[in-house]
Amino acid sequence: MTAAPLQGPVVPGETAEVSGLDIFIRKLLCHTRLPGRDQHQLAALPFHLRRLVPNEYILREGDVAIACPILLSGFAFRQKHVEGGGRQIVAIKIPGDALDFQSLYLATADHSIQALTHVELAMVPLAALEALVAARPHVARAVLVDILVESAIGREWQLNIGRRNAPERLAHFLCEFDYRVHLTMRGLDNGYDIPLTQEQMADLLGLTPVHINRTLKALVGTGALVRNRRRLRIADIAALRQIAGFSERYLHRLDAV
Amino acid sequence: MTAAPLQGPVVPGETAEVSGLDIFIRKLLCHTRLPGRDQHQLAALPFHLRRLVPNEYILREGDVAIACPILLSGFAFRQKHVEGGGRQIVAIKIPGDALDFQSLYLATADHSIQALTHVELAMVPLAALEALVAARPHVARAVLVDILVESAIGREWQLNIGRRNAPERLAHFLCEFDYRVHLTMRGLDNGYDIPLTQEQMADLLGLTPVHINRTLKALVGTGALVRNRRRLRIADIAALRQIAGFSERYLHRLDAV
DNA sequence: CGATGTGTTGAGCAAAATCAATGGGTGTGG
DNA sequence: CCACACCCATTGATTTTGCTCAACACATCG
Repeated sequence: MTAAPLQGPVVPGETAEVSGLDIFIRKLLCHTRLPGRDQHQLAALPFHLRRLVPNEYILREGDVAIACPILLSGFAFRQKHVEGGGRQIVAIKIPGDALDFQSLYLATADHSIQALTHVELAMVPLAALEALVAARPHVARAVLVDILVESAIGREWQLNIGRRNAPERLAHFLCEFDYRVHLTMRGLDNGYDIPLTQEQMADLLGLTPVHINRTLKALVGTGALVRNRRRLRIADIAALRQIAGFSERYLHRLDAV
Repeated sequence: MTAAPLQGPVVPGETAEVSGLDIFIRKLLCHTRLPGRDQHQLAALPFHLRRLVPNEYILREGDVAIACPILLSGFAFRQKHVEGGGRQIVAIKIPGDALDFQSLYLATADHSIQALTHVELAMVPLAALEALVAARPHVARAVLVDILVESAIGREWQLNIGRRNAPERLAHFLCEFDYRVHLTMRGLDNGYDIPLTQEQMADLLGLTPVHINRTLKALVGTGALVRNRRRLRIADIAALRQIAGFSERYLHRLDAV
């Protein structure tokens, strides 16, 4: 039950006490207003901590879950496979994200979830979460909104993969990642490294690693990105948004109160 | 308040009385078990009928909805645009589908919904639906499961667009369409025409109309599809599934009771 | 210090896009 | 009823984007 590693100043407005699930609550508050009482109840959810190394499975297609994993630190992703061995990363998850609300309502998983980096998970027993959702309509709504926002992101990815060329596609993904990361994570003022290998970006964007490599080089050439060693950073988010035609509307952030 | 045009024998097991919303309830029952009482309450939802011609908008990006449209007959789709004018169809909706549960929980639409064919909609006032969802946990769950299944379909489309080549992609879409259509629609024993133009299929699959045309020709060559005049039909669903590597797991159909 | 995973680069290739022209149906209005 | 317009489908020629294959470099880590 140790605390999440990324604690920072609490969000403005009414907030829960700091707890291990603090970042999770902060994430929910980006999309939903939650009375303080509901926040406290969320913060009081029981969980046990689980640490995983990169590529470890959090859930496998066909599994029946008994706990809802919440990402306290590190990154994770959802993926699906085709017969021929190809895979598609269909979502990327960021600290504060719940990884599997779906198992509250559907019997088996239709995709796998894996750790992208080293990861800390709060494993919340499904029964506890179910009870809270049943008792607290605002919490139920927060869960639903979270599910809907993830859906909206998925639709944007469909557009991205289906209709944008490689540089736009990559730029768009990075814009979204940057936006979402800044929603919940603290201590990013000195920048941060994109935690994906080129192969992972390829599987995420429907491209090949070789082509990602060349596209990255082109984006570095425009000054939108910088690389040193194997580290990749966003250098000019405005330029990147320009290239991508990025608009954050689909992320449904709640207007600041 | 006329009845839906596609009534057939009621589903086995406990079912609601036949009503205008019958097909909608049948659809929900494909994914969720619903006590008879809840079915009756759903059937009793107020609505008014709306008829649209092809390409008419049902909802525009940025709109604030006041009613939840339910598709009684005909087909509709969700779409998103990129700057350059390209569009991506991100979902196709089939008779019985609710078109906009999202507006129950999110302020504005992040995509548009349009009629694909001539369409009959049951417009259910949001307030009535909200009241029912609040009063009946089973109905709330049915709505949630419906949202989750649509999400799962979206993920499969990401995989489809990102990782399959043109023939597989087209075949996969047709398999899914066929599967879903048979879930709720009746009177399909003599086959049916795919209600999409080649341009629409292109916008759905991230391809160009010209390439769809050539890919269709190839699939007709294998015998999986047949065309006469401008009509397109599935001739050999098994062959099509084979080509696509189709598995219906992601559609989360409830096991027959 | 070697093994492994990741990134880099080049050459050639394939899938799909683009450009452009044509034709057939359908619906409408004269 | 015919002429016209429009939408959709079709086809060919050409170009482009991104893929494949292959080799090599560089870090990191045991």
